[in-house]
Amino acid sequence: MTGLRARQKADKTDRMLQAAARLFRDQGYEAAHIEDIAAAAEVSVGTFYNYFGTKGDVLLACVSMEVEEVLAQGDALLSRPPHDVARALEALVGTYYTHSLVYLTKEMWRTAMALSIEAPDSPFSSRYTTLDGLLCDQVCDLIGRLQGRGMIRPGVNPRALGEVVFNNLNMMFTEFVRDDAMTLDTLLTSVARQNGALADLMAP
Amino acid sequence: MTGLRARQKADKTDRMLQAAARLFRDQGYEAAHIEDIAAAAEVSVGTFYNYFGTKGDVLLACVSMEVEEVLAQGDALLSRPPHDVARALEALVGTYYTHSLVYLTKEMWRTAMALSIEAPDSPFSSRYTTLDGLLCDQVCDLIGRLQGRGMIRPGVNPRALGEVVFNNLNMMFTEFVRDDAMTLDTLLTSVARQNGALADLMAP
DNA sequence: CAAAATAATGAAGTTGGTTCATTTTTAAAG
DNA sequence: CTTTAAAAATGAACCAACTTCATTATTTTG
Repeated sequence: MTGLRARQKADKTDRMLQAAARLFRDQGYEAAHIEDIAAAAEVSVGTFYNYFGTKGDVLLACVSMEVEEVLAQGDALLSRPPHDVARALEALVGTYYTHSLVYLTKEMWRTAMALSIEAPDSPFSSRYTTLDGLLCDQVCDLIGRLQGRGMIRPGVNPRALGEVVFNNLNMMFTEFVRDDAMTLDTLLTSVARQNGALADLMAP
Repeated sequence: MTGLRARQKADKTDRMLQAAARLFRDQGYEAAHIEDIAAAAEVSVGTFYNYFGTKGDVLLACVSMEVEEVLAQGDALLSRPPHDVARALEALVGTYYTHSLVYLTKEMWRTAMALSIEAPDSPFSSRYTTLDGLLCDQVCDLIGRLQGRGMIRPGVNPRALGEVVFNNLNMMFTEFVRDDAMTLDTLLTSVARQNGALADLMAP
């Protein structure tokens, strides 16, 4: 059985994370003050800083949760992808985009992206980069598998193409979160068109 | 002949822009205080704010100058592109990347990118988005011309492929500026590999 | 039970971008 | 040339929320 301290620690971490996620979502990142988050989690401001080094670190924790679920969903799809290149890509991309907005708002994504670009050497950024890398690997993996099933020409380099597909969907997602008026449907349609063009080229 | 005021105004704008560019480059964006920039340009802090709404706006002005030159260089290349898809893309991308670092440092790019993501509705961001759009159009244009010369299959959609190529090179540039240790050569090699894979697929 | 280690607290500090009431300069009018 | 009005320049003061850290409280250990 875990000690009292360990349990209290886990409990507090969870309370702060939940409170931060809720306040970030409801009031926006800027408007959600550390004081509010700490109060909602029933801890002091000082305690908050004993657990999270900066305000940005809680946001990263939120992003990490989200992306880890996205990765799991992607893995589930990888084992039985649709038997059509365009549809397979569409399914994976749809999974990514849809599940990226469960806990996070566009504004939270924007803030996280801005923080990760501004301070590339922070732990925040490193984690962010790692997660992006895993997503990219997953896309490459999918293309490799489709090729293994004969759905893609043998001459195609799965890694190079996977990187291109991932970078494109990543950039399109960035455009999406930058534009509050843009709907998920518009995003999906645009990327489907782009991936459709690539799928045509990759077909045997 | 222009009036006294107009000349003084243009002169001051130029001095402030040059001072900002130099200080951003030499000391970094954060360390270059408005007070320093104003002093170097021999104007008061208040005057600075009469010309530029925020510190970020001067940075945008620097970015705009840079990107406009990049666009011009790209245009020059568009009129006589190499007679090989991979080489044509490589030439355009090389132009973009090389000329993007004439006035701006990686840190300045990071800051500009972060600002444009954080506040997508600001004039800063709008301008940034417009410039990105023009670069994207240029890539699409190149692919269309290559197709017109029979160097690319007629079935290929130049717009869709152009967007993918641009988004990829944009994302790769973002990775480049995020990593201070990454050299321009490494970036060029990586993108050449990706574009090479695409070029193979697009060939007739 | 005593002593050491670990964790919680919250009031005070900090900082440089930004504002704006005032002064100065230029342009226009008579 | 004088007066009046408009435009531009000035810089001291403001500001606000993130973060720190000396102190207090709690848990663990011997």
